[in-house]
Amino acid sequence: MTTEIDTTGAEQCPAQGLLKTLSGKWKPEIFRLATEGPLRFNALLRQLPGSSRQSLAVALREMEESGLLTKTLVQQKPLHIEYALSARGASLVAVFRTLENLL
Amino acid sequence: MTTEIDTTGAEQCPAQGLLKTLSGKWKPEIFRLATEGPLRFNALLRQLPGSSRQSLAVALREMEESGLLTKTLVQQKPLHIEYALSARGASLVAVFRTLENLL
DNA sequence: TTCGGTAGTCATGTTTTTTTGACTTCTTGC
DNA sequence: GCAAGAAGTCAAAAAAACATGACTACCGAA
Repeated sequence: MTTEIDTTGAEQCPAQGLLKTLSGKWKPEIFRLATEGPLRFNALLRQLPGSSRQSLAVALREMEESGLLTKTLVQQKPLHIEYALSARGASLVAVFRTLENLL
Repeated sequence: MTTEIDTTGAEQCPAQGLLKTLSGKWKPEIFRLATEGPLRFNALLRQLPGSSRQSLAVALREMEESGLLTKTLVQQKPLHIEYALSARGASLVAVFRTLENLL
């Protein structure tokens, strides 16, 4: 591994970045499910047959890092974590609705 | 190869399909370049260092199949093929501009 | 007729992404 | 204390995406 500097990230337009944050086998579906309500890890794993813990963990982490989802520890009965759409994520929903009208 | 039916494409919303048609290493950049004018295969290959004939050929074919680009044989001097934004592709540009304002 | 440019295809190998299965940590209920 | 469910991590294997290099076919100019 030759510590090289990555010059490939010379983004030409902001939309490129967004496409990356929604690229991958499960992210689009995770995003859509998030529009319907908060998500929990194990439930998501069951809702997405064929997926794996690993890829969901990575996808959720990256979507949180990119500001699409928020991760919250819910101080309730079985003490769990909730992934929910952030404000930024919610604003994307509106854009996607526009998209659907266009085709 | 056991001719199985692919049930994984049970698209939940149109945006999913769009994300797929713009997923991959080169499609976003191809799309952006297409907004600046018609594209030609070999020129594109030169404009995208690190890409390959194979992956560009596949990307262009898929983008044409999904209705983002049009493929035209230009009856001129060196008789060549032009890939250009379709009407649908152009309408997407507007959506992406909206997106850029949102972040 | 051979050369250079057009736009690809094909087989192979490498790189990246994803899945699989085992293991971890914390908390609650019994 | 011990099992079960919460949310993961890790290494290894399998699958998918991508690159490389050789090859095809067509056209026009020298």
